[in-house]
Amino acid sequence: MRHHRDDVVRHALGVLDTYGLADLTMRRLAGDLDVRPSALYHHFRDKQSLLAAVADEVLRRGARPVSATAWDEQVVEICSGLRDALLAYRDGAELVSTVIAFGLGASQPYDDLVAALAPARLGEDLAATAARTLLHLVLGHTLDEQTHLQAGSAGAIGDGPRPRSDFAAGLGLVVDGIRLRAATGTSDRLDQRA
Amino acid sequence: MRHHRDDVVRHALGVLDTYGLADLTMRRLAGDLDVRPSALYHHFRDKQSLLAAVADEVLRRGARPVSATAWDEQVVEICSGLRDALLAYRDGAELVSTVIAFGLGASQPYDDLVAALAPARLGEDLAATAARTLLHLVLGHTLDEQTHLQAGSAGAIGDGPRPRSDFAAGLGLVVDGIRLRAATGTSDRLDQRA
DNA sequence: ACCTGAACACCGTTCAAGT
DNA sequence: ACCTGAACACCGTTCAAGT
Repeated sequence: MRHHRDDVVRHALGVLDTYGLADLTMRRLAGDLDVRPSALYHHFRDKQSLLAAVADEVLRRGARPVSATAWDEQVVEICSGLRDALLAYRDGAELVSTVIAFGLGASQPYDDLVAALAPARLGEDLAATAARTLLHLVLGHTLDEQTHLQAGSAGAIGDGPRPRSDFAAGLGLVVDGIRLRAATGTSDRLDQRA
Repeated sequence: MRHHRDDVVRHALGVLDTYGLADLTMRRLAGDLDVRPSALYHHFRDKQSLLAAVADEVLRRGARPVSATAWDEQVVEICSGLRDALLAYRDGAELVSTVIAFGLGASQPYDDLVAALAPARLGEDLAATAARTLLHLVLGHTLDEQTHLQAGSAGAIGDGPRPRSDFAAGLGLVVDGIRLRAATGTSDRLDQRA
């Protein structure tokens, strides 16, 4: 049976969610599509490109319109939405982190954050720094959360059952730091406390 | 020739720095030690444990005493020191991030941060959140920096030559956010601006 | 455009046995 | 305590050739 690119991505997402990122191999995916492994290289240059496409699909499916009007509320919405998108698929955070780290795709959240931060008038450099800082927080936190949530597995050192969800608290910390530098304060409250 | 555990870790560090994390395989390391791969399993339960030991060694070698007295300056010192330690070995950030994500070892920086944050009297939960937020920032930022610094390689999307170093700026953002919640403000300045 | 067949050059891990 | 020999069950990728 013949497939095209989108079929492959859809099946890859299925394999990811069922078996995890470690078992999302070209050979297993090919088997799932009832095709020889080499056939996948007609659709993707290499495994990295395939993973980038899968990461983009995870983000696309998790995308939601931003409703808030104040820039700081928009930032919180984007970050929370990103976290939800990552948690929606097994190993979603690890996948997207990897793809971002290697610099292919998954750049939508960064662009969204830069756009949302524009009204804060931080200047180009600081806005980029703030966006990356937020991204690192969300990816790092969600990776932790997802790993220790799925696992409980190996003899992990020094991790009790992660406090419920300190996501909002950590995010509030960073947003407050940004707010202090904003030329236009759309909100004087220092909310998002734990 | 016979080795013990520390020899193996030392050689692994050499392989890491010379060939990178992707080429730090059990087989290559064994070859470097002039030993059969199976011999490594006398010293380490599996590859993850070996990587954890290597990560700990990277951190141990990069460790420096904290000189500052104010908690916020200590935090900046710890974070900067961690970044330096990660940058000292090829793929250091990726290695330590992986080991931390999987929950084995490399917990010293977290413990140091929690200890440094104690005088801020944030409460146990918020201190833990702040420490993790700082850790995510340092690991994420340094991973970006190291990847795009070493590479320039593949057809990366949307990454110009990362702005010089916005590490201090990003760190200042988070430290300010923490300072707003500190019961004991040891410093009223909002420094660390870009 | 999409796939097969066959190969190349690798992996991590186990386990009985040796010294 | 530290290692060998030999195997098991895998990997990603290339490339000529088929339809």
